[in-house]
Amino acid sequence: MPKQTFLNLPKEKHDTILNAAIDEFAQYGLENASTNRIVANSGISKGSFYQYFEDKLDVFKYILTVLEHEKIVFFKDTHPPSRNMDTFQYFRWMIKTGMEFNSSYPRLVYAISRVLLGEGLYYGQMFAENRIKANKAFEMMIKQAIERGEVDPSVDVDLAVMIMETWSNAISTYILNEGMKQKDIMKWVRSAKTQEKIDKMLYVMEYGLRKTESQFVAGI
Amino acid sequence: MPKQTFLNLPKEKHDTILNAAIDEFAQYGLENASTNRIVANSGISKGSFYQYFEDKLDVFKYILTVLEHEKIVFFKDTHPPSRNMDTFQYFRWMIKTGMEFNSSYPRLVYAISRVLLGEGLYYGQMFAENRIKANKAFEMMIKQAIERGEVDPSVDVDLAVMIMETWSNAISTYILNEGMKQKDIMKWVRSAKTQEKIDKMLYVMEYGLRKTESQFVAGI
DNA sequence: CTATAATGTGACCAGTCGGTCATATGACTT
DNA sequence: AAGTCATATGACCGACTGGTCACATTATAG
Repeated sequence: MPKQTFLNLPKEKHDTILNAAIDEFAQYGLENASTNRIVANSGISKGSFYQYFEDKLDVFKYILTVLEHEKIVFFKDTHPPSRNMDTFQYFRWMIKTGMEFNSSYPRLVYAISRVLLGEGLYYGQMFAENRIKANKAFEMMIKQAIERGEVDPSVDVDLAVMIMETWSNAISTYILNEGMKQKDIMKWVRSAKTQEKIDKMLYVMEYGLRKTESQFVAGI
Repeated sequence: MPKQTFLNLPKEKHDTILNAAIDEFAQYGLENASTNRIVANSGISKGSFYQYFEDKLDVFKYILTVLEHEKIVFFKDTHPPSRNMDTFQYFRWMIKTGMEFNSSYPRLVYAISRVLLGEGLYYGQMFAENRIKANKAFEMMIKQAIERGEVDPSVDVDLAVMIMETWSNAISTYILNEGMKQKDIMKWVRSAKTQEKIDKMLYVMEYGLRKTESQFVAGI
């Protein structure tokens, strides 16, 4: 956390420094953010910076708490439209309120995302080619599936492609994160438990989370 | 692309260098990867490195093509179990073959993911706290929803939480990437088109991609 | 007005970075 | 043996890094 010295600063100076830091993180991420540049852009000296903060990680952590605080305030001020919503309606409200929040603080949110999502955001163009290729394949699959009557035609193609990509990435990331912890990743991937997990994920992609009439009937 | 000099190298040396680079990217990502360390760890001189490659981006691009090449070979050698699969079965096969591939080349895949997913992988612990808090909320929502008979009880709670998190992140990322391109992000977020897009995403989360009997009946 | 404490400053440190280049090596040709 | 040419080397460069510290400035108190 920042030292008291920083918190005592007049609001204007406080904000100038914080904004310079936010811009720096947004542009360079955490590791490559330069304290020298932050200092230069906020018009304070190097020494002051280290009087205010432990180091740049300290600054970033502070920015995180600012975000968290703003978010809590924002959600507290925004009441759900109705008291009697089911879970899906409530989730939808949460998502949409989150969107409103994000677009109210785009720079702040972007800076933090830049750190979390990392260089990928920047070098994204490099892989755009591969992504486009993969998505072309998905597109063909979906079109064919709609023709065959397998996929709900009210879902448009672009959206379906995005969904397949999302699932594909989510599963890859899951496998990577969990798998790297295992001694024998190959054995783990092939284990009944892991396979079952994947099956369930894909099942939800197919049929969704909601309990429907047909599930009662079919007894799935 | 690497210069011919590099491609002429005896396989052993070629692999040593590439492995050192893969390890470096896996540990430090793209921007913070150090050519000095790669050179030291692969036992070649600084000069040689620049005789082999333009720069470190060149190395990374080469590693990408290696991955792509290996993947193509892997998929070509793995035939689908059956010719008559529907789209969902085929997608499932693709995902599982992809998993097999990833666990066959974990270091290679991890290094590339480290670059794409970025520092977040490393500093992940910092945000673990926030994530856990958010997921606790999701967990309660899901449990309640199952009690109410809104969510399919055959989907277990952990999985449902992961799914909500995935959707939540996917939508945030989408809004962030698309939204930052707009002049007036607030206006864009509130536009009917954007809202409809989100509605459709959440609809699919609820009901899945597959066309079901009930959809025919309900005429959705 | 003086003394004390708090805050602000930037030259400076040791270290790392990506990248260059004059020189050395060694295999192959004449 | 002499000459040629691709390859290999590491000292060296300027730029930048995060971080320190002796000193300057300002605010507060007696």
